[in-house]
Amino acid sequence: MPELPEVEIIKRELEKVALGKKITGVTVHNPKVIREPSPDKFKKELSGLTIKNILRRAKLLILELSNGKSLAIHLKMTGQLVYPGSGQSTRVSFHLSDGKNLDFNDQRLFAELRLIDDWRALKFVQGLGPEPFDITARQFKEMLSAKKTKIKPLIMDQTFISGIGNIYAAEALFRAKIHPERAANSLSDKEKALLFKEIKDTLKEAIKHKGSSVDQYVQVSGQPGGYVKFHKVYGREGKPCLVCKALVKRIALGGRGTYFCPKCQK
DNA sequence: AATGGGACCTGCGCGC
DNA sequence: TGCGCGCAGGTCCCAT
Repeated sequence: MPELPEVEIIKRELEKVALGKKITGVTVHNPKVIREPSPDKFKKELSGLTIKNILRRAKLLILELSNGKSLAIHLKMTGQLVYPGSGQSTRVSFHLSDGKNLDFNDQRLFAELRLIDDWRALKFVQGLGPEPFDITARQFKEMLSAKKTKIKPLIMDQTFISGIGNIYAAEALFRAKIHPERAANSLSDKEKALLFKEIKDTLKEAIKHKGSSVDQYVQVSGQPGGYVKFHKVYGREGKPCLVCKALVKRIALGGRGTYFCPKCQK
């Protein structure tokens, strides 16, 4: 599922292949993914616009356009952007001025495309917590001290800190040796600092390896990301912990599958 | 305020 | 074999 690293990779690759190009036309294969305006207006308004800037905020991808509007894309779980288009489950094709298609694919139709005046004004964006790379360890510690929620759902809460999803929450907690059910304010200063470091390191490594292709995520080229083989706990239920050989456990936490080592993570 | 559940969806893997 | 079921999870929404 695309989390911060995967969306960041897509952003960087789109900068290489789509930035500065004109959208000459749009084909809507499934209007459900277009949340605003109406699919008809979406098509008409986008046609003829040039992609001026590409941004990421949390897990949201933003294409700024030559008329001042933005195309905001949230991939949710199974969204893909593929260029040149060739994927399956193509919901919207953007025809570019180079004669090729940038395809938006989404198997499960959860993703959301919005053509809007001001992406920063989106309610979702307004509610986002800070990017992990925009705060200091000190700030992170203070943020945690105010919370007694379980640590894993907390770091996945986009209004608390943004960009971390189920995979990287599990990986960062494992690396910091913190049990996912610990109350946030029960962490020592040392643990808080370590968790903050491991969150950032995990995200950085994932970016370096072009993301985790669990389920549907692929790079813009259609190639899978290479980070799954570095996962230490996610998806490894019943397998030996890579550090202590105890069997990795899976529990449900906040309705999400949560993988951890019962021996390493206290 | 915090927590839990359901809804949105599709496809896959499992058990019977 | 084929079917039904549970599960995958980002976000929103509602209930407690």
